[in-house]
Amino acid sequence: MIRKKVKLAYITNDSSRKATYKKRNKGLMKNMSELSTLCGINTCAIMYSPDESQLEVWPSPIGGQQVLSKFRMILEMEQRKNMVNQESFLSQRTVKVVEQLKKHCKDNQEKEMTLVMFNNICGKWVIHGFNFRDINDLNGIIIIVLIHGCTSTDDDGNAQSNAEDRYKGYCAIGCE
Amino acid sequence: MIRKKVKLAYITNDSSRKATYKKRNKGLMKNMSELSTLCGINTCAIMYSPDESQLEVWPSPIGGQQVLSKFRMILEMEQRKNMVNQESFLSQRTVKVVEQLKKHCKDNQEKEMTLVMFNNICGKWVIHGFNFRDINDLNGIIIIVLIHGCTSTDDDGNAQSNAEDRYKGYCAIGCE
DNA sequence: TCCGCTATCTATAAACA
DNA sequence: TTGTTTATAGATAGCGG
Repeated sequence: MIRKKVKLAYITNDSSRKATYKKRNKGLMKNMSELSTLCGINTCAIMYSPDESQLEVWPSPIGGQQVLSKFRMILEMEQRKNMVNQESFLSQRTVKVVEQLKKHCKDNQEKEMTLVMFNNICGKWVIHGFNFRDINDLNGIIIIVLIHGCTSTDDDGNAQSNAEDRYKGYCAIGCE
Repeated sequence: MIRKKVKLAYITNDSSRKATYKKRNKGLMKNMSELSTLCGINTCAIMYSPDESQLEVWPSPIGGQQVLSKFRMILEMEQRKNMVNQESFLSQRTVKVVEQLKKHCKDNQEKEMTLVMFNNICGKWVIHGFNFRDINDLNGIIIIVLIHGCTSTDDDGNAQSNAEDRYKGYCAIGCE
């Protein structure tokens, strides 16, 4: 039996594409699992298949989630030092929201908290390249905030004065 | 030449483990790439290797980032409806921070913004199982906020009254 | 460390039940 | 559709340079 070499192109036939997806997906998960075991690393795969119409997350598969299922993304990360400033990256409306939040802060502690939270929105890393399939479901901006040292409140639950230092773990993700 | 079957266990020898990592990683990326092409899906891999001491993101590799490189995670997602409430999942200190933020909001618009931002922190989805390797660099909580419809401010940059509706895309990630 | 090499093992395309 | 088989393409462990 002679089997011709696989042509690396989108499989137009629905059933064979799905079959291929299942087979290769299984193989991929196995490979990731083995890589984890052999090399002592953690791996995580995220894939979106229009056919399955749900987002798959490995190692922990999730159920069909209506919002996330429409979420299709290409992740691209780069160091923050490559970004000139917040305005050069975030959309004008994002800046507006941030400015608005600043304006709303009158109280010192509010100011501290909010400024720390949102001024540093571009704190260390910027991840861009998010691509939403259904802009009606998930448009706008994604902000990922890594709150570093969130225990740093005093016994009354008030923020301590050196919060800036403790919140330097921030991370922001923006998308257009 | 007889080659014995690979034992599926952590490779203790440093150089051979690294070699294996490189080879298998390459193969994995190729497989993901082919799966993308053949089945018309988007894939994204995140892996952390202690040896490389940097987080790798495919398809867009990132440079050695000091914070994220120490970040090692296992992702587990589940639908929010499986979570009883915020308190059952988020740590006490998270709740404290959220409460604190609420307390700090006196102004109505502040209240609106902040409540919408943080009250709904467990809005739709909860992702847990994050595992930080270096707790000194990245401990605490991760909150991912999907700001849905962030254009919804009036011409003066003030939040409109029905902000709750427009911010329902929130997503929170918490970890202990 | 980073190539090549290649014997061997694994994944999987195609066909059929 | 799902499962099984089988030939082949492809991946890779171990080694040498």
